[in-house]
Amino acid sequence: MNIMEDERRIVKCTECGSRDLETDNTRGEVVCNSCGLVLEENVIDQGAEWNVYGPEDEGKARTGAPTNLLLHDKGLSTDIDWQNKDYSGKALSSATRSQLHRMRKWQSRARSSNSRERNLQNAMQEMAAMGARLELPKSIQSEAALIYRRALEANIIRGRSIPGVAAACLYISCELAGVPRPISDVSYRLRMGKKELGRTIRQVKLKLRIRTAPKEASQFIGQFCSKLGLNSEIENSAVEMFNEIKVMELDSGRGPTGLAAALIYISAMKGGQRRTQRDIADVSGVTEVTIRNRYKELASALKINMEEYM
DNA sequence: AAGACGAAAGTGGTTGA
DNA sequence: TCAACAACTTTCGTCTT
Repeated sequence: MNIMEDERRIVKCTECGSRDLETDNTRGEVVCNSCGLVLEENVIDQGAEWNVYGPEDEGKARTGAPTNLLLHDKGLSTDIDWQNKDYSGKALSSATRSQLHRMRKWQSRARSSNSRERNLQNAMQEMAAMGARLELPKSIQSEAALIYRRALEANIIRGRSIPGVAAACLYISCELAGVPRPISDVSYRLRMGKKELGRTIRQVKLKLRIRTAPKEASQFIGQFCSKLGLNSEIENSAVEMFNEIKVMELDSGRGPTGLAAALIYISAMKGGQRRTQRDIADVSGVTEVTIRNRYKELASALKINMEEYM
C-alpha cells in the first residue's frame, strides 16, 4: 500500500509567490515575510471523526473509551476522588479519611509520581499531536508509542528532549512500516532541527538494536509525485527507470531521496509535465545541486538526451 | 526575471588503520 | 581514536530561456 498525501509542503506564498517564509514557533504559523499572509496554522483537531446527535446515529457511538497505546496507562484507570465526601456528599469520619489519604498516596505513587510514568504521560500526549501533524495512520503511531516505551526503559531519554525522542520514534515507526519519510519532511513539520533529529534517530536505533532495511528511491517516488501534482504515468516511468538503474548498480552509495528527485525531474520532463529543480528540491528535501548532479549522471548512463525535452 | 549551471568550500557520518 | 573519504549542502557568480 502506498500512503499518499494530498497536501503539498508550502514553500511559496500563495498570495505574492515569495519564498521568503517565516515560521512562528510559538503560534505554530507559517507567515509570508513579503506580504504577511498566514499560510498555515497548525490547527490540530484530534476530536472524533463523527458526532452522535440522536437515535439515528446510535450505531456510531462506542461504549467507553477505546484502549489506546498513546495514553500513558492505556486509558484504563480510575481515580480516587480528592474530596473527603462519600457518594451522598456527607463528610467522612476521620478514620475513613486517613485511610483514603493513604490510598490516594499509594495510587499516585503507583502511577504518576513515578518520574518515568510522568515522562510517558507527557510523551504520549506529545506523540499524538505529532502523529496528527505528520498525518500518520494510527497503526504507525501505536508502533511508535511502543518504541518510545522501550526507549524509556533503556534510559535513552536521559540528556535528550522528550519531543526529540518522540519524533525519532515516529520516524523509525514509518521506516519499519515500509513507508519512510524524509528526515527533512519530518523535521520541517515538527519544527525541529534536522541534525538533532537525525542524531537522535540513529542513537535510538543503535541502543534498541532496531535495524531497518536500507531505503530505496522507489519508496519516495510516490510521495514526491503526489506532492508535485504529477500523475501516475510520470510516477510509473520514474519507478521503471529506477529499476534499470538498480540492475546497473548506479544507486549504490547514493541518497535515495536525491535519486528519487532526479528520476522525477527526468520523467516529468520526458512526459511534458516539467517541474523546476527548485520545486522538486523542496518536496524531496535535497538541494537543487544534488538533483543536478544526479540527473546528469543518470541521463548519461541511461543514454537519455535531455536536450530533446527542453 | 526565473531557472539552470557548476565551482569551491564546508558539514557530518562512515570506514579502516 | 583519528584521518581520509564520499555524499551532500551552502553559497555565489554566470549563463540560458
